Amino acid sequence: MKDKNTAYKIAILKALKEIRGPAGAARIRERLLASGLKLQPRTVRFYLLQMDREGLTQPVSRRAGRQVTEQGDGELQHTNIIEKVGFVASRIDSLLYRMSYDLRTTTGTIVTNLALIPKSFLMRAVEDMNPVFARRLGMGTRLAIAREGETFGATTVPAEMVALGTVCNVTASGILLKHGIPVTSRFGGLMEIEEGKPVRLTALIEYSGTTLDPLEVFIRARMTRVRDCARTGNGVIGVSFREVPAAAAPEVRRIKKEMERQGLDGILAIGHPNQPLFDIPVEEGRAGLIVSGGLNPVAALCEAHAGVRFHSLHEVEDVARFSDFHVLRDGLRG
Amino acid sequence: MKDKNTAYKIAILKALKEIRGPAGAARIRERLLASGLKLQPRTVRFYLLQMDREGLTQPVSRRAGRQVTEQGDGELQHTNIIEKVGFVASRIDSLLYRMSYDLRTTTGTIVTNLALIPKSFLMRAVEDMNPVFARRLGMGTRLAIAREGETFGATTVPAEMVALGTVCNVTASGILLKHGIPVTSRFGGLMEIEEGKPVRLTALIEYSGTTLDPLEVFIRARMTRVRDCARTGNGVIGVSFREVPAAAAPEVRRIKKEMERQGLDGILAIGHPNQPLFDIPVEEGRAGLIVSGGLNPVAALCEAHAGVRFHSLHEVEDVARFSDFHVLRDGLRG
DNA sequence: ATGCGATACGGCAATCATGCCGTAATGGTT
DNA sequence: AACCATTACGGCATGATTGCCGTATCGCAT
Repeated sequence: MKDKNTAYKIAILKALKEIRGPAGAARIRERLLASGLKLQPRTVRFYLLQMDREGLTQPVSRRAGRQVTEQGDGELQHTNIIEKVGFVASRIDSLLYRMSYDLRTTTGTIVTNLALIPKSFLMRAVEDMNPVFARRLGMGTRLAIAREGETFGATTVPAEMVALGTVCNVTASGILLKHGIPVTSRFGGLMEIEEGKPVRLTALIEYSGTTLDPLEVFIRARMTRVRDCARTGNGVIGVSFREVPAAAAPEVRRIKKEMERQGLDGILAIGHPNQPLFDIPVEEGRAGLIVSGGLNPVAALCEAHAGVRFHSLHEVEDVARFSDFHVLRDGLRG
Repeated sequence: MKDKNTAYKIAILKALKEIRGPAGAARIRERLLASGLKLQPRTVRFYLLQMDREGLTQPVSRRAGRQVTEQGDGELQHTNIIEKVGFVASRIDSLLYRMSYDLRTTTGTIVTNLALIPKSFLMRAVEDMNPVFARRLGMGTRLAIAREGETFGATTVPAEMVALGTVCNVTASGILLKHGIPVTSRFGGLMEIEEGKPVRLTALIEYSGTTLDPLEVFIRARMTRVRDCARTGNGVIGVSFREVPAAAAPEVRRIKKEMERQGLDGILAIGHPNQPLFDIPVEEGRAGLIVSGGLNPVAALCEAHAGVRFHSLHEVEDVARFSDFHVLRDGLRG
């Protein structure tokens, strides 16, 4: 390993490893796309061939493609250290690959956001979030509650506080990925809603160019109007803009329906192949996708009250920790 | 004009036009770099040659390089319409090229930020900003005040309000540009300050990937601690991360001194060629540059009081509208 | 006016990226 | 068991980009 195209090789090696198990150039290519690297399948094969010769990868079978050799694994260990971390895009990637939820078995782990509120405030908070869930402005209709002393993700709930876990919208990408649809996360943004319908994007921040989650920033900057939106149908909510391969659009529509049946609604809009979606142009051969922010219920809390602590892209957590919001609410009131 | 390299040609044509007057591939290349396009000088010449043949550009003299022909100009008019605006990077670019301030004559226009406050609040605001200017945490030590009914940039000051104009840090890039040093604006960020010295960047948002000015967002999200920093020397201020050609670093140092003499300090740190600056790696052959946020004085106001309206990258404005802050302050108190 | 240093240019060739296409496995169907 | 559809592979060729290098101008100092 010496010159500049090494960067590509490393990226391909990494992608291949993340897929776990053998894969061909096409799949690797999609995976790379998701982290912002645009290479043609032929180009991927070109480098794979070189790496075969260097002993970093090896063919498994003509049909299945290649896998990473032990040596390639070692090379990765060695190189990864240099990686400039910190940007949200890589955090999304990492969480995406760690979640395991499967729509068919309805079990596994999902990606979560976390909010911390004083425990005395729990009932109020639930009432505040109720219209948001009722209007389906968040990612799904589920919520997890962790009491003081319990742990949720990487956090132990402090005394006198309650943790609210919401489903992060990265979960939507993860579910699609489990169905073989690679999703590229592009922007976090604010979507203006009129009469319950999304009308336009009013702000955008690219995931690959920020170290702060855009949604989190929008909420802190008080730029959302989720409460209004939940009450009147007009407001501004946080969303995420993504892309899927154009050919996968029909399947995305199918999966969207199934997700909704499982209380995991969140896909707000699906664009047409190569067509801009809400004025955002997409890459060649892809279609846009708008997903609601998993933090929207928390945004509603922040709009109404000061001192709500939260952060998004928190951790992966077993889906069993989550209950249907309305059931939970009835339970708390009962 | 037909295929895909058209995009390059257009970009080169545009760069050449923005330089106004004839230029060679090297200068064009730097200009392109500033808008995120990385082409080697040879490549630029390659396309220039094609455009010569198409009649879009023409050589002026062997020494001076080429210029845009009338036909090329027409082509630009025609094509520019498609440009997808909205991202901060292009707004920065546009303001950069519209400002005209010249360090030697100390006249011309500079890029401004604008804040609106109730006029009854003016004296308080001036006192709040005083320590910020005293510690040189902003961009320069100048301020403009516009009373109700007056106009400042594109804004007419509403009744009962006062407008405060601060020098936007894009001005620093503009000044360097006038000296032939092309500056690439990369990130807006938050810089932690300890004992008056910058220690680390705690957040970054790339200009090319956001439709909101990062600094503006940080202030609204209450993530700055400019007041603390002004009073104790420890805090968090807004900054901008840029890059200049490595070879220009010494001249930047010289210009920095001259800027300070003219009450336009703002350059916080200059990196070494090809070396990361505060852990941010730079492009090959470039050096990093940290410039303080022109909005920092305004941030101090926002930290102390609610209801300050402001926005950055406002407009270009004649430098004569600005006075030295301390003189202004004495005048108001006297 | 003569020479020096800087800058610009474009021919030529090497390198990189990728389109085209024929071939090889593999799983599933009939 | 024969066949089909799918997926992967790599040789070959083309187009895009860029490095190398010799040459042409121009401004300025001597």
